[in-house]
Amino acid sequence: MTQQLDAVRRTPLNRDRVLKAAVALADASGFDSLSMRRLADVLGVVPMALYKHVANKEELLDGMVASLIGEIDPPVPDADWKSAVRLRVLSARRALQRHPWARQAIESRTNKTPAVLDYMESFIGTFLTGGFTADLTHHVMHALGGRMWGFTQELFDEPAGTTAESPPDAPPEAQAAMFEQMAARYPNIVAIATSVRHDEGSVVGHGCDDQLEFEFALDLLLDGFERLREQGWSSRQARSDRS
Amino acid sequence: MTQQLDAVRRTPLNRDRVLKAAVALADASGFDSLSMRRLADVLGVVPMALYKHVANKEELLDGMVASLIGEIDPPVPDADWKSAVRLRVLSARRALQRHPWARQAIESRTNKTPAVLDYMESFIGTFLTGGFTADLTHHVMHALGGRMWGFTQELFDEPAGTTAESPPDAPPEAQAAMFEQMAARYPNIVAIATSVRHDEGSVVGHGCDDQLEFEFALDLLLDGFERLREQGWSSRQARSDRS
DNA sequence: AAGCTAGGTGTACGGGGTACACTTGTCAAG
DNA sequence: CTTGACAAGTGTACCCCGTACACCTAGCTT
Repeated sequence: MTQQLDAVRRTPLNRDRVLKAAVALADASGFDSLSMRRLADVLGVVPMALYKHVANKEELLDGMVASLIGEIDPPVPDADWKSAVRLRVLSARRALQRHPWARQAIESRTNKTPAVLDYMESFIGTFLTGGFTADLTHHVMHALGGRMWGFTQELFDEPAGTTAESPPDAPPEAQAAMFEQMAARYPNIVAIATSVRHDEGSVVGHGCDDQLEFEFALDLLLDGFERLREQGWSSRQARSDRS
Repeated sequence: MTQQLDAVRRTPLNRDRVLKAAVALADASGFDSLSMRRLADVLGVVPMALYKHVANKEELLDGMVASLIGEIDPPVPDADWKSAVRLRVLSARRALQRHPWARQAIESRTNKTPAVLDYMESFIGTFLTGGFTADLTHHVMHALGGRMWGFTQELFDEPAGTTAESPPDAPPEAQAAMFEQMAARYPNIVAIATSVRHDEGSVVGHGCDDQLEFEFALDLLLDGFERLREQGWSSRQARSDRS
């Protein structure tokens, strides 16, 4: 019986199981509560046991990001650059939405692992074979910034009207009062917050269509890229234009 | 004499001094080594003393961000929306470059402090008075994402060719070998990395002109905004276009 | 049988944020 | 002058974290 238990508990625990457990834990409890100790607990093992499979927490996070990249669809082969990029970015975005910890993980990383480099490599390739110069591609990659990962620095994480001082579970009349205050002090913010989705009958315009926002910016950039590419943009010319 | 020392040491230590010291410490030692304990040390005080002036570390960070916002130039009064936004963003960027910790601080914050709201409020106002609909402004703000803070999710923090496995202080022939490996495995990355600034004679194209990159993306977006505004873009129309 | 090795353990260290009870210096009211 | 309230600073302690290091143990190789 002791042997049976051992057999169960001691399914070897390799690097892969560690990574999978880390992803699951982060999925369930969030990036901040992913600690080596909690992870070890989940795996029924003592914290230091993890260090036989990952060098340290940094490497664990790198591995998690790598596994995330593995979930991103490869580039579709016979598409023009624009839809290829678009599809890939939206696939990355879906992966990110499945794993809410990913944004923080990516932002915390200094990148440069092979998995990340491979992803960028193939991403860049799509532009180059799409007729972009290396020069323009360089700038384009910068402009995409985090968006190539499928996220944007979000400015409105929560429904507008929720500030540090107003918990979302306040009584309705308090919320209404809060809204008045907001409207008085931040008329512009309230104006744009309520401008969207007023068709849903919510006064405060709860949240907005993140997907639409994301695609809005993405397409704006893609269209811009296209225009530059067509007019043979180069950084040398841009530099002299500016001076 | 004891009294003199006391007089010096005991300059009251108010919230403002705490924040200033925190900013100075973060400027000097980086975001990661800003701890309540180190901060207390710097101020010649015991850690818990800080909690008489800030509720907790979160609030300290919020205060630091607020002070950062204070360094951003107010919008220039008689400019068209485009140059007003452009100038303001570039001013924000300058503030961020003075305070390297700021990006991490901002990313770690859930925002929504009055200082942040004020900043956004006035930012949005520039678009609205510039003839943008609330609808379009909403999307525009999303598209700007982190850029309104003066930073982008950077993909190339370090010179290309520096990976986790190759310290920048390796002997030259090792670096050359590394470069060959990179070029073999990541031809696209190397292509775009070396495409810029090859006029400076560096093989690896050390770094790139961050400012240029930033303005490239910013202007791409601003031009896109302008086009949409001129053609009377609305999200309703965009939604039906897509379906 | 001997010994090597991979995987798991136990203990311990230095760091972090902060709760809570405490002293101390200052100043106004009695 | 005393008193006592209050704000500012202190000391101790708790629980969390990542991880260095010495150790044990099972199983396989020689």
